[in-house]
Amino acid sequence: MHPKPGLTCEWPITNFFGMAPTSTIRQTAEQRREAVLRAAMIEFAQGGLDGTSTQTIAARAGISQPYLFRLFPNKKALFIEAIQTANQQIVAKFEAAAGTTSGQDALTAMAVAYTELIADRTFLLLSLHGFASCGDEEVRAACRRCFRDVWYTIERLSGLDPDTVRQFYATGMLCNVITAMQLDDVDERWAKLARPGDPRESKPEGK
Amino acid sequence: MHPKPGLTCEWPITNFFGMAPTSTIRQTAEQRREAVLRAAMIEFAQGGLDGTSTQTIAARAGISQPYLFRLFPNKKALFIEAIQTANQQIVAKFEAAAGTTSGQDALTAMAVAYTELIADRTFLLLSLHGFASCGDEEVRAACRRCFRDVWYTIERLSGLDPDTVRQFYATGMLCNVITAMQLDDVDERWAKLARPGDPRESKPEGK
DNA sequence: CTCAGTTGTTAGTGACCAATTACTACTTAG
DNA sequence: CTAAGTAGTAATTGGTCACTAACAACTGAG
Repeated sequence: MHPKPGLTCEWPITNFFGMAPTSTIRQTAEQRREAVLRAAMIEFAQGGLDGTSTQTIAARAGISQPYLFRLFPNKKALFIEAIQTANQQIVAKFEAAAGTTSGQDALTAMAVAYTELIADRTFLLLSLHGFASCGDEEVRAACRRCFRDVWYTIERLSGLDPDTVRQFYATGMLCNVITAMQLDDVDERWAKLARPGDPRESKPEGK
Repeated sequence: MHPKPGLTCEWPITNFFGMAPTSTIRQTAEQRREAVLRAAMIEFAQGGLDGTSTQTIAARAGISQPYLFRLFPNKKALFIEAIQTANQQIVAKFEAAAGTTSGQDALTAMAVAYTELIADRTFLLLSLHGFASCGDEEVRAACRRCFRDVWYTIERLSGLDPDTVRQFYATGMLCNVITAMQLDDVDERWAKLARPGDPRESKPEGK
């Protein structure tokens, strides 16, 4: 059942519960927490909050399902931490990409960074599932914080006006759904047109 | 339990199963189907595919949960039909709004129509949940069809170039997440800036 | 009136799932 | 060596959920 062998040892020594003993390889709770968080990001990105079981996440992280609840208070808290972590990485990537540039140059650099994020899919799908689960109050609050942080990051790094920032953000949201629908696998006219072109050869304003 | 009384009658006549007899008010299966579809659109818009139970939908539609499965083969099929129906209504609203106009006028008319759709929330959230559930193959196929139909509708009605259509669509996606996060309840600078202004007083290109 | 078709229900099934309990195995400080 | 603390698991629990089975009430044609 466990997808990550080598963690539980093979010899079937039976103890009180008749269970196989754990391997001698132990990690700190902090290491496990990070492993669970990584696993959660991948799994939640695919199935969302309600469509992903804690068992699935625990299995990917290589721990038992109950231990997950020692590391995180509940499933929703893990979900929220996952989307926040993903968001922080997006912000960090934007800052690294923009560097010391500003204005349209910074915007283009961030657009390039975003297309690199798309390659992973995890980040975009995760934020999409965050928005979709905004029916929940705590998730909604977290999504608002994430949105705000990204907004101010774009604004601060580029120094451009709200209309431009909004348009940039909107394009990002379009990228989200294009990624979700896997439109790069669709070889039809509308699908190709919907995908934004390479940001490095785009025109700043209008045609 | 049933939120819609009046459908089951009160007198406790016990039959074979000890069940209360049904009311004399009967509807055609087609009427029930439409009621279920309406209920499904509302509930799925809030909770999404995995976050909504068939019991919840059936209760809103005023029928028993098992009867739902006589009207629809399974939950996913109902979900797909819900998002497709919502999409058709969006397309229809665009066509009605554009009327005989074209170009930027048509685009503005559709933008106004879209802001009216936002008032309901159901349509936007439903399409958002559709995208979020694109991990499923059938849902993904349905979302692609919906996206394509809307794309071609915008293109056909406006007659404008792909870049403009894409930007229009992207703004729509931004509206989706703004709606999901209920940003109109947030009285902060970033939240106000993120919301697109009234489309009737917008500038076609650039500043 | 009768019977076939339609509308609708209650009851149940098997699977799954988040979270808890109760325990075991390992590690380290004194 | 020992005791306290930490890492980890198996078993269970109470609940929900999608879907099925079995059955009954209503309706309309002949």
